[in-house]
Amino acid sequence: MTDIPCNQCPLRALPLFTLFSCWASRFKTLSDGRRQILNFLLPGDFIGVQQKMTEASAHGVEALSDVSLCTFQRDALWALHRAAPSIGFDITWLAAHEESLVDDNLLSVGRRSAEERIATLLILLFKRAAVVMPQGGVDGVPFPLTQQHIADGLGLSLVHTNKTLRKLERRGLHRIEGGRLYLRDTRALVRLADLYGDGKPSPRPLI
Amino acid sequence: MTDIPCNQCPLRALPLFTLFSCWASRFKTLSDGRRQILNFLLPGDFIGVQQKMTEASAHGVEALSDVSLCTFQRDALWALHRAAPSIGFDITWLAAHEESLVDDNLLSVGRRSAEERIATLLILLFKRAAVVMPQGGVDGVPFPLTQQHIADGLGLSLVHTNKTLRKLERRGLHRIEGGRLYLRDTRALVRLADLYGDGKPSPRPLI
DNA sequence: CGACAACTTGAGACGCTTCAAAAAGGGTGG
DNA sequence: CCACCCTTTTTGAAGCGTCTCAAGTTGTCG
Repeated sequence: MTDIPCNQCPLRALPLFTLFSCWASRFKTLSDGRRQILNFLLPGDFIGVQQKMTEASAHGVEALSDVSLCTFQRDALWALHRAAPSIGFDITWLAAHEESLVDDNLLSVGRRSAEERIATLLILLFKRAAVVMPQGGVDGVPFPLTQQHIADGLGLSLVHTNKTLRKLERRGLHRIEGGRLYLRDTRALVRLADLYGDGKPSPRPLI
Repeated sequence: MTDIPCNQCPLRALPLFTLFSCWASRFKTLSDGRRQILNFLLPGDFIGVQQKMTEASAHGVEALSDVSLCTFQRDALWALHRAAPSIGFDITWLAAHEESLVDDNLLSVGRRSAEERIATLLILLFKRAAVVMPQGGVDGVPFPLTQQHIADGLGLSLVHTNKTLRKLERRGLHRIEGGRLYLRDTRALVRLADLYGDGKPSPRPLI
């Protein structure tokens, strides 16, 4: 792991703050070892405002392999907001964006079956990973997650994750091989994930 | 429901942006009606940056009873960041805080049993509700949630929620009556929730 | 070639879900 | 004040999805 001072981070629209050379995950654990991955971070992603980071060791970030990243202090964050409001605005936006990832995952974990959760995760990760790929992922995208990561991300047991993964693979929906993920029947995956059909207006719309 | 222009919102350290006269919830639904409440909003809470609000009706906010609130546009948000960086900073902080609520809930839904989830929710909601109470909730706190709300918040079925709730109540851990929540054996509830014991440092600490 | 991590598979147990239906509240109009 | 309706709560019973336990296989790296 390499730690790069903020002022040296070279990247993208918002170079100052974050990024990896590889994947990582935010997670929480219970005292008996049960572990829940909150969301995955891909190269180029923003590490959320980790204010609660130090509060307890309950909340962590784990690298799935070597990463390089930038960290910043709360004070520095405030200074930045004052000095460069537009970047501060971007940070707010990015924080909100990260939350939306967690929101999506909570919907999965709370209300989708194992098959549906896995289909959802594969599609979403593929999409994110394909963005930085040359041809949009025609020959798959890099996929460094172990089945244990997937299980912890979806609130499933390792065993059941494996069986479900194999079932979908045997049905020809996807393939994971050599550290790469291939979607072979995107339509079926999307159908399983119910990614479009979201709906139902709020009974009492507020906004 | 009353809609108050932002510049008139009277409240707290950060009067401009949010708040209710009552409770509400953020949720998502699947096309077949399955519903997951992401987090609950209590009086005084901030409504997150609802950028994705309009993206699809998949994401909603429901009032549990009449509420009054402030809304703001994305542009207004940007203008605010520029004009008042300190408030912009607070917004970032609040957005991150709301995310931490969702994180906590995701840990519950993904890795806690039904009993543990309910214990966790009761304690956390009680704490939040007690803050604004005169005596810190010695005679309970207002509790407008139905069991369906609790079920949707915890990723459980209504039936199982009811049975678990009754089991805990019969064991003397809590009481819900007349729209109020009373914690009767906080210690036992905390033990169930594993709220302190969080632990386990990251295998590969990043920060 | 030995060691360790990741993956795979089978089998039994249990927690939670679904279905079904009744009881208890809460509000409204006659 | 009662009759009615609709929402919320409660309880029983059966089914199944997921978990745990157990062990074997495959892959990787030194």
